[in-house]
Amino acid sequence: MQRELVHTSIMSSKDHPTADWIFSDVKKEIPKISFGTVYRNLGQLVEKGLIRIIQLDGIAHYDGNVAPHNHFICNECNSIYDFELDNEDFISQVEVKNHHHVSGYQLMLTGTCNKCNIN
Amino acid sequence: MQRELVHTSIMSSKDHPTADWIFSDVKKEIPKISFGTVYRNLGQLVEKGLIRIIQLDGIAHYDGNVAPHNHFICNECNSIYDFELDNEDFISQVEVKNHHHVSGYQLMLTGTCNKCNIN
DNA sequence: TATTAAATAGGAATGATTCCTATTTATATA
DNA sequence: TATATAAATAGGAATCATTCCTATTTAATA
Ligand SMILES: [Mn+2]
Ligand SMILES: [Mn+2]
Ligand SMILES: [Zn+2]
Ligand SMILES: [Zn+2]
Repeated sequence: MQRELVHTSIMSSKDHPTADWIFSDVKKEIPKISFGTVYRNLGQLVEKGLIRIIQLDGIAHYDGNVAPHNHFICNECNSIYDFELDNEDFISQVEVKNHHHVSGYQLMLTGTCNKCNIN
Repeated sequence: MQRELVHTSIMSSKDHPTADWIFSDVKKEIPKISFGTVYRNLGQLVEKGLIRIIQLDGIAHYDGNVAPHNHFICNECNSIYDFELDNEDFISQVEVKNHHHVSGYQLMLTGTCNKCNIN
């Protein structure tokens, strides 16, 4: 069952890896794994809610942290950082003002990360 | 200069169109326009800051509204709605707590839009 | 008008992702 | 255990949005 390995690969990376990265990583353990298998298992893990997918510039990154949280992308090193917000009252703002029903959200901040702005 | 037409197509659509939609739309005026031309001009318009690009599920949508605003995507009809927030204090929250420098953000809410939830 | 630069059409190339299929492996059942 | 059934897999072909390339056309400039 290589789905386990795909899953643990994501969990251990702690870094929102791409399918390509995961493929290379799992390949170390199982040299004859194929891309088809990686993508199929990624899809199943997403379905089961064990991981979530983050589209970024048209390529998919995977996140083992399924708890609601947000992402900060550094313009310089392209790292993806997690962060959380104290309040999520912007949701109720939108529900009240626009009359949409909000079931989820994705907030992506960009800028310069704390590693890169030590100039 | 077909860049004008590509631009006005986006502006008139008011609906965050894809490259494919824009291609079809401009084709009505200039039947022999090519995809290469559409993409090249879209890239130039983005560079000039006249439009902005919104990646959604791996395909690019274009937005003629370059003023900072956010997007709500309906899970049912897949429409993309604009909305604005009163305060953007979540930016300072992140700057204070995570010590990143924020230069931009993209908030995407999903749910059921006010058209679709009239049940 | 002659030169140079920008724009274009058309299609090939790319790259991530999905799809397909024959084969292998696990699971259930008699 | 032997057999039937279902799930998983490798490998590669197909897809599809986007980018790249090139010869040709059009605009701008001296
Ligand atoms: Mn994350
Ligand atoms: Mn918009
Ligand atoms: Zn950085
Ligand atoms: Zn809707």
